[in-house]
Amino acid sequence: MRYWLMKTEPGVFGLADLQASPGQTTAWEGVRNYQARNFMQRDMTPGDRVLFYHSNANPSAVVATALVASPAQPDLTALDPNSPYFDPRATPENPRWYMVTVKLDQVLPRPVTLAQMRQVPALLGMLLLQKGMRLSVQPVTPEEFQQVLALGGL
DNA sequence: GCCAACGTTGGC
DNA sequence: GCCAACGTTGGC
Repeated sequence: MRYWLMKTEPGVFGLADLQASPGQTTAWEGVRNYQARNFMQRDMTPGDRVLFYHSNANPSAVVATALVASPAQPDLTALDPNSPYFDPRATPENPRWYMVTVKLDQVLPRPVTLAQMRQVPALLGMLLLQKGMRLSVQPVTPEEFQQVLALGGL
């Protein structure tokens, strides 16, 4: 089993939206970065655990955990001209972009903010905390995952 | 709203 | 294949 962190902007799709989704499950559509796509397509397996992170938020924070609920499938929003995630280079034969499905696991009793994580020596190696890091799907170590949970009251 | 850092595009 | 220009991300 692997551990991940997935970013989302609460103004676009936040924890409240995930909670309101059928089965508290959502397709992680709209990722248009190759590295993030490759993590989902190659490395994610159902059952993997996810830190659900609010970016561009006040404050930015890990707010919940989630589970990978399905293997990667083509992200068909890339084929839809009316979608904000439309990519004219995607075709049914080569859909180009992939997504997994994510299911809410536990809401953290206390959100773990970015500022808070920066103060924890054991977390300084997290990709999230590296300068210029904008990858929206990124691996975390089991130790980092556990540490964030502890900070969040789980 | 600003802007640093990054990824992608496209001219050459 | 280089690299300048551009668009995006995301913290502050």
